Amino acid sequence: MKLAQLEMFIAVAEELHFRRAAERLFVQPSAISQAIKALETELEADLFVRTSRQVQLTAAGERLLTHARDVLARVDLARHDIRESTSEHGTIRVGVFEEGLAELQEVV
Amino acid sequence: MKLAQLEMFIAVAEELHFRRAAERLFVQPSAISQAIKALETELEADLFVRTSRQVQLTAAGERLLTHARDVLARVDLARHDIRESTSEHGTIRVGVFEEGLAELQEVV
DNA sequence: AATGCTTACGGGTCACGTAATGATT
DNA sequence: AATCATTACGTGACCCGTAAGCATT
Repeated sequence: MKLAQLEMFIAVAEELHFRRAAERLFVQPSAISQAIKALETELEADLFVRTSRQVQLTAAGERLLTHARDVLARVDLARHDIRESTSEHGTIRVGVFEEGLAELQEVV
Repeated sequence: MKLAQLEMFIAVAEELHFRRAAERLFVQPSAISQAIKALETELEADLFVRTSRQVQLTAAGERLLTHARDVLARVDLARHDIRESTSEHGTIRVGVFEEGLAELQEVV
């Protein structure tokens, strides 16, 4: 499992459309398809059911969506927290960390 | 930022030693060194101070350590949760998810 | 000299783009 | 025919191992 794969997964899960997900991430649909397939293979679980003209999440997919958003949000949180710890603004703020956590409470 | 990099970072942060971290992950020290360097470059922050015969975490490194453990723990949580959602054991358990969260409370 | 981290460099793997294929409307 | 996802295939990028370099004790 890789962060890039989770990012692609979220895009598809939100668009429910491979092509639009691809456009959103500025890659080709094949890249999305391959990434999702790799995820499904690794997790040994189907994440989407591709029917004719319709893409929808499976139960496993819905669970992963929650976790994937959680993981990426925390990665962002890490980035901001690091940036803050290295920026010498004189004042010591811990804001970003707590603000970020507030949005994550729903997951927990 | 990649999950593999975070894994390596945690190993070094816990061992405070590149060679031992490398052994722990069954790779060569150079791979660790390169990965950490890439992380530091991307985050624009030093994560370790390498003095003679001593490796120690910077303030940014300490922050990242917390976040990195958090992220990887939640990735594991996702894996277990998915596995559970696809396993037809008749009974519907939600155990793994909550058990996993219990250990993460400290972070929040 | 020995230990430890880093850098140079080469090779194998992997991710993505292009193009073709299959499926549905 | 058009749209959409997938598959086949080739190429460029990336990761890691080997080996050399540099610093410290």
